[in-house]
Amino acid sequence: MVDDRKLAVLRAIVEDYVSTNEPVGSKALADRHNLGVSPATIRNDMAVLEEQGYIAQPHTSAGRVPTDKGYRLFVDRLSQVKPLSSAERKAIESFLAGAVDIDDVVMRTVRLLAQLTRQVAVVQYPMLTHSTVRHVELVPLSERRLMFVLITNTGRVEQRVVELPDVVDEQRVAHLRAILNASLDGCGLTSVPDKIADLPERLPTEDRPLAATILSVLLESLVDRHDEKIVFAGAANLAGADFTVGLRDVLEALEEQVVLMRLLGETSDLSALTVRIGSENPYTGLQGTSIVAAGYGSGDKQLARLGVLGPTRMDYPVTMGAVRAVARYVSQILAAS
Amino acid sequence: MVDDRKLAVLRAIVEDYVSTNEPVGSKALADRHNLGVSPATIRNDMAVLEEQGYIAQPHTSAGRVPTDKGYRLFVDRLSQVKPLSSAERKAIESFLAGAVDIDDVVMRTVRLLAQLTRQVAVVQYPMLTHSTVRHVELVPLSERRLMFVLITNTGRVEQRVVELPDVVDEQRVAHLRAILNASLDGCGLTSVPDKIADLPERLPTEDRPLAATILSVLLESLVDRHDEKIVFAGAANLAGADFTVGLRDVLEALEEQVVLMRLLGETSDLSALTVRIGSENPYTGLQGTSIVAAGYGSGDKQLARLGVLGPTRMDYPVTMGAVRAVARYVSQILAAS
DNA sequence: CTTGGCACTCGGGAACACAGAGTGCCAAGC
DNA sequence: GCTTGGCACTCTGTGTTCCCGAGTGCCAAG
Repeated sequence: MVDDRKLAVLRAIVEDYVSTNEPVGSKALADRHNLGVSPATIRNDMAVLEEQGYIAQPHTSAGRVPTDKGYRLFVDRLSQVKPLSSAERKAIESFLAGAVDIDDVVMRTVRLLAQLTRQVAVVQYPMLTHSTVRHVELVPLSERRLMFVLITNTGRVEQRVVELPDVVDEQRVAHLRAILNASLDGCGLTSVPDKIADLPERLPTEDRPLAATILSVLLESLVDRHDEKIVFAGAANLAGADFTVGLRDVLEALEEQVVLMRLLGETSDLSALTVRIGSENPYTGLQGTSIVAAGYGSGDKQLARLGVLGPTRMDYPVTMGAVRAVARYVSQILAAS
Repeated sequence: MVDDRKLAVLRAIVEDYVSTNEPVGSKALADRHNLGVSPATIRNDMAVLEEQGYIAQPHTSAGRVPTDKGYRLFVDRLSQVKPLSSAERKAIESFLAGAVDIDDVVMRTVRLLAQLTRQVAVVQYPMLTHSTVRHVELVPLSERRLMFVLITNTGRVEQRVVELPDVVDEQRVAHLRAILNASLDGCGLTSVPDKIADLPERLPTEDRPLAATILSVLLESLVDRHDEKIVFAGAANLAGADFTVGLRDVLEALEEQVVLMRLLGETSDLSALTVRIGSENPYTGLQGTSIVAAGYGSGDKQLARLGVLGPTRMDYPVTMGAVRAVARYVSQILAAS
């Protein structure tokens, strides 16, 4: 029982509400959009839409406001992603092109996205999972401590300080470094554990304690960082918007890495452009917010995800366009480097 | 003409106002603190304090509120830093002790400080200026690109990707790496430019273009990072407080590295525990906030600063105690590693 | 210098009225 | 059967008024 005109009405309601932030009434709708019907007809349609749960009125005798379900229908069937202007594209491209390393890429991306969408931007660091080992470095810091540095082909650098069981000399370290590099170079991070499983056995007995210590740190750092680093920017953009739920809760959620992580999507398909609307979100404290996220990564390998978080009442077509575009450009940049 | 009792009155006003967030009147003062005088006397004192600019009334016939000048006097002469409880000390110690690397130390510190003070915490990364070169690594990424990694004795790792003018082979890279390490190892970062100034001349002609490229990147990265990285946490704590000025401005300032940088203090004495109150702050948008900051660093070398930002109406003794304590513990941790 | 008394001043909250926007329903028209 | 104009009704938000109470400044007495 949802015919085309009712859908058009819903679309109009969403658009008007997003742009005015006020409940929209039948008369205003008839005026602003040329639906070709009278306010009375629209009222009838709205009554039906309300009954079906797509819209609601804050109180009797006020205009209608889209519900989460209404936004969902809008996003799924009534809107199309709005591409960016060419000026915006150029700006993105040149802004991202200046990045000097992976940290810089992520930093620039998150700022760019925040500025572009005027929302809070969230960017996950490229996953190590799909990376390969480029180089392993062991740097003696003192007699019994050394720094372990792992460099991946995605430009990521992992570092750990290792406390050694014994005093070791430079040569042993050099030897182990050579062996590690020989056996791990080019190896995918996920297969590192297998590769090094039997490594101690192939070493002279006196090197084994050292190797075991270092390898255990290596493994640990791989596991630890499996839940990946995430950064956000643009919190100031939250200040304007008024949430149904407290601003405090939103800010708190943003500082919880693990929450952010799940927000970006536990989807199996990393590359999808996903939208999570209001109550679809599992976290209380984020009920009034929506998340638009997309995967990025070089070529066919999706490395991680990025997106924005904003009030449920957001301009979905534009936001989705911006997120998708930024994801693509970041992918390009990463592919080129 | 500011005798002891007037100071006592000012102190009482600050304390009451901080704890109640309401303008404090003469009667309430006489009740809550036993100043040994009547409300009328207090009124006289308050009139004087107001005339001298230490307190103000939001409107006629309301209680008094400390001015920035009043807070300043309070901080300078009327309060003493409140030490933490031993439980808190223990919590700090064990929380910081678990850090695995420098990033982790900074991250834990900033979160700890935010939680402890219920304000926004700001921590500057240890400065490279006082660090020395521990190791330089050159990792070939492809034929014409290599990654340059600089490891310092403070555990900081700087990385840059370098585009090379020509295809270079592994041996040349190895050679240059050896030379770089030989001449830079243990050298203070500030003296790196001098050390490498004449390096190309001491190389065979064919290595010079490569060396020049890499060295220029090295220099660049030293300069670039001179304005140091800063992180913050606890933005959620801002949500409760109401600023005279918009929350938005504060959040915006927090995301500007360079602003944060200057907030922590351009003081020549890195180690000082400094307080900047309201309008003493050069930035519009941060008029309603105060900053309490302290230096930290191992031993006699102060490496950087950390602190918290909160509403002008904050509990200075407690906040100062927390900041000072955290600074000390971080210094300890860094000295030990 | 301190103190009690006293008149004065505002801000904030409660009570109230009212305009305006929007709705639901109904009966007439295409 | 859908659409439309008319109409009574229901709210919220806003503006007004009024009043209470906290707090002050001043003054004269101790």
